Amino acid sequence: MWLKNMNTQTQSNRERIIKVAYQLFYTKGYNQTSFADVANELGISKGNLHYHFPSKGALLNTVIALRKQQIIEMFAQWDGEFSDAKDRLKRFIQMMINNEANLVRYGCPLGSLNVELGKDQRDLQGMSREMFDLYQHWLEKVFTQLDSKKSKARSLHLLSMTQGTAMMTYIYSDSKLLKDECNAINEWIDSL
Amino acid sequence: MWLKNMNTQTQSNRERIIKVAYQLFYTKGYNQTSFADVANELGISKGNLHYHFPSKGALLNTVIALRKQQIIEMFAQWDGEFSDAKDRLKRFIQMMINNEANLVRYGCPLGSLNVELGKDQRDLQGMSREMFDLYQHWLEKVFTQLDSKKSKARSLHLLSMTQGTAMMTYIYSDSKLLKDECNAINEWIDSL
DNA sequence: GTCTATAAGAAGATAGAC
DNA sequence: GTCTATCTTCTTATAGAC
Repeated sequence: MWLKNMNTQTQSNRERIIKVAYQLFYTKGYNQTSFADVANELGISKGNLHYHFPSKGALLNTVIALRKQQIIEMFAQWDGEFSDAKDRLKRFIQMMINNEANLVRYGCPLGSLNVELGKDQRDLQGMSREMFDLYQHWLEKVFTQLDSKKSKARSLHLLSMTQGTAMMTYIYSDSKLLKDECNAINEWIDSL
Repeated sequence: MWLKNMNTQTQSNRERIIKVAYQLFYTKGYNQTSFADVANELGISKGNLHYHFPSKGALLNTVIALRKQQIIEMFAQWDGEFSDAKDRLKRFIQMMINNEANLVRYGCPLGSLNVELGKDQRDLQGMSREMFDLYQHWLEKVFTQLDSKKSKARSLHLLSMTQGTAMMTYIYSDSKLLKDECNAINEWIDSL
């Protein structure tokens, strides 16, 4: 654990770049974020940025890899906290509620990135869809605890509902809509 | 009717520009579409484009105005074809099925544009959200035929479901998912 | 590892000829 | 109305000094 930063008291510039890029890609969008934006935010030079990441695509790749790792760790923690399938599913919905402020202002970080990249950069979209796959597979696994035959269809249905909820919350900047839709989703989970 | 093109045998360049921009903003995204893209597609010069539309924002404005007009005409036609509330709602869902190929390849034209512009161009997002408002108001009016108290909440819920469906259909390029989710939405409409 | 300088190209937009 | 030419700024990326 402490091995990570053994040689430095604080984060390395490389780590800082990834974190700032992660944030800016989410809040401004990937195409609307330039190397200059990232460099200015950190107070470093663009040349330095190119030393750590030869291209913008390489930076996105690294950002997504970090995000995937965080998602995997999140599921591991949830699985440790809850064993009941419905409790696990509701923990997923609770994540949306907890993330209200960001959803209202910036939308779903997975969905918006995927839409942006899918338009004319299919290669990059493939990378971003892998984050979606992590959610889909975890949900399918959890739904299998309830009914293995319906698990895949239900996982896609739940993702569809959460994506729609995130989209509407974002478009209308409406946190009440978020809560109402999350309540409806939780009732659906209870009804299974 | 024929007055529109009284002086020309075919479309004017201005009309052609709007149509091509409409298409490219949808398929490539607004930020990823340049004046050069539009001009090349039509075989005209960039200077010509700037004669008709002084700025890119002005072009987007005109494209959205056209789109809003088409949406209004679509609702008028549906209202003429169906008087029953549930028939009208199902016509809305049928539109998604009819548009399968585009949804699979490019996603929802309203949702994706709104997400893109909302990231850091809130002024432009306002224009694009007006298209959403047209749908929301029409749906609320139709739901009022069933139950005036629940009409607004139901209109938002239906939009949420359709946005989620469009998003998942797009991300996984999955037309079967589109049909399954549309069937589920139609069942929900029947249950009201 | 980090900087400055610079290339090479694309973008939105303007000026002026036809 | 349409064109070519040009301007300015931004963007990704490279080269070379420290």
